[in-house]
Amino acid sequence: MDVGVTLPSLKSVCATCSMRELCMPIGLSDTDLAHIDTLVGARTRLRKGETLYRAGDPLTGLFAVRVGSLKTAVLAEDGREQVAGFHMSGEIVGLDGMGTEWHVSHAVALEDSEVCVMPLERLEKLAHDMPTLQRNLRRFLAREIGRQQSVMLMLGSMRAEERLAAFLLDLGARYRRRGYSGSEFVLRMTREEIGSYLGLTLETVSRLLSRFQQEGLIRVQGRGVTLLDQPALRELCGRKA
Amino acid sequence: MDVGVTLPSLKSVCATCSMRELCMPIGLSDTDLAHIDTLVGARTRLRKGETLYRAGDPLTGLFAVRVGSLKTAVLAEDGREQVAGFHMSGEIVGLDGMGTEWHVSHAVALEDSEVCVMPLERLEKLAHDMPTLQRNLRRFLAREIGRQQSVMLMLGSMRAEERLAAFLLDLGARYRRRGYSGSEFVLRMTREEIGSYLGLTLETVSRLLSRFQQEGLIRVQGRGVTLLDQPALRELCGRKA
DNA sequence: CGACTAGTTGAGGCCAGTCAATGTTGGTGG
DNA sequence: CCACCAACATTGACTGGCCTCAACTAGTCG
Repeated sequence: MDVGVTLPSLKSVCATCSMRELCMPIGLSDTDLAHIDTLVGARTRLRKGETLYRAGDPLTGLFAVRVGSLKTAVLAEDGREQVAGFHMSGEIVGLDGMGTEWHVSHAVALEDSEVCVMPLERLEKLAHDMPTLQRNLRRFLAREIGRQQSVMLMLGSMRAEERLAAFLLDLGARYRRRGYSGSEFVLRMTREEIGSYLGLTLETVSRLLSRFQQEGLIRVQGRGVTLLDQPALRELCGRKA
Repeated sequence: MDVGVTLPSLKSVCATCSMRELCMPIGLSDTDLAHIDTLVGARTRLRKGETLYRAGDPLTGLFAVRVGSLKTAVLAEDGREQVAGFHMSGEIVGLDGMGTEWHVSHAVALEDSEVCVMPLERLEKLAHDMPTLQRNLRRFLAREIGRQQSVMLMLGSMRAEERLAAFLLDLGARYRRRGYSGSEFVLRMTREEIGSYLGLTLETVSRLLSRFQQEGLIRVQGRGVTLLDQPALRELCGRKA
């Protein structure tokens, strides 16, 4: 990848970043973009398995995923981990801490990844003079709320096969939005993490993937997945009345 | 209640509102409060069962619950309803729409209630000149994220009895924060709504309430609930490793 | 009082969890 | 390059928790 180490390229990171429209969906003028660039403090690389922040850490800023993917998860008191979300390039992580000044979840890289760090104090200052950024910020928070609401819907009222179908379709849609194939992709997470996210056990996830394959809905080869019959998958997770 | 119809009292609604610290947790100066008052457009009364907004409605503003309580819920395509939250006095509803300009959930009064309306355009204008409000606004969104994350944890990894215990304790804590008893209160919602929120059926909720009573953890009399043994309830929903 | 909604309780079945054995993959070091 | 190991994944047998269906009761409101 073009992971710039040269200073010149760093100077206009955002303006040339292919993930720009995802990070900052509302149109920014060129001068705005120049300002945004001053926001991004540094880019951090994470190796697979490395932790970006932990629950309890003070919130120092937000992070934009530039390359790779992360999971965020919360811990119950007894140590059980519940995956709260998977985050790919162009998405913002760290929002969970903005209510309390500390993070309530932790974020771990699922593969070698790179994130842009946006320190909080710069964010606040910049947001004050820049209504557009302000609006974007709120939009992120609100979008996160919407996302979580659909997860709650899923966990609360869907059966296992419906959840998995919805999960696969969602992943596909997100890859498509990034210019990748929406029907053929590689799972970056383990069966256990998928299960945790969906409120299922890893065995159930594995069994269902096998069954979906047998039924001709998908093809699975380890972590590689091909969605063969998306209408049927949609049918599966949609109406059942 | 002192539901003011006189204009003078309306002029300084927020300054005297007992729910102030809940609505606006970050200290506001007196002049700030005066400004906030200009924010609150009107107070609306809702009879039990009345709808405050529906999914698809354009987002016109936020609502602060002043008296009573509401539920918010989302609809699946097939018409199933999933309760997303219960909201009591001092809480803000309507945040769900801020990502998209339209509401994604609907809000219904569980009892006769009263909400303060905060029109969006005033909110935006005021927030621009008032960093404190700005921060409060973000804080609400972020707090909502945190709340939903714990619901996800609950739905994803707790068993039925754990969920119900957590639910009862949460309700108690919220009543206590409002100056009511935290161990003796009235459920404002039906068993079915509780079940929908917890991802259970109404029968399971009913059975569990009976069982909790048999075990001496609570006392139930229709919608009246007394928490008799909170430590045990906490034990129930906490560690099980 | 009848009609309706909300709630309780029971019987039975199924979906998904648990436990366990085996297979597969990828990384590491000799 | 291969052997080895650990983590990840698959599959089967069994169990049990929760859902479904159903009957019955308790309030509530015209």
